[in-house]
Amino acid sequence: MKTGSRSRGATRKETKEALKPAEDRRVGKRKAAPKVDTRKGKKEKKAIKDPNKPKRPPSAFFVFLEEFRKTFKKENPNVKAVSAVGKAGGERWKSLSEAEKAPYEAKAAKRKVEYEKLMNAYNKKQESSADEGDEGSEKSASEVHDDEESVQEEDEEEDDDEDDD
DNA sequence: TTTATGATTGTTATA
DNA sequence: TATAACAATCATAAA
Repeated sequence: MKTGSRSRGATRKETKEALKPAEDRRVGKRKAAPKVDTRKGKKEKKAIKDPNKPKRPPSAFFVFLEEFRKTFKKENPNVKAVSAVGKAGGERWKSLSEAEKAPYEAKAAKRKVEYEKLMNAYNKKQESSADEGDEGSEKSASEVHDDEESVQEEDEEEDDDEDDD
């Protein structure tokens, strides 16, 4: 199978994914030759500058992957390679119809809303933090009043009537 | 011991 | 507009 299906940096729209050299699949290299230093804080592994910064919401594909991983691991308990699940998940994802991906996209959309909310609180924190300059100043934390835990599934209704493929 | 890597696609963000 | 980076995962390899 073609491993280098598509690199997230080449408008994976429908660009010929076939002409993707192996070097293009440096997907995992999020820290390899960073062009711009604006978002240097890739993972809070080394450069933990903003531990409070909310991570980007999982895409519909990632939401699907979370569930797919469980199934995949269940049927393939011997396979522990992340790449295996990724490949299988990728093929499976494309195999799904829009109606099938609908619930995943809906979930992803919800995640995005929460992400924006977290970003809002995060931005506020940045302002207050910038003033004090001390990371220990959480006095304004109460002002933010961002209850992430409050963000629970309030509605789970899904119209399964849409079954047109 | 600790951190990066690999592989998938989607989404976000910046230049 | 377009490209680059990052989101989860987990065993393994390397420093």
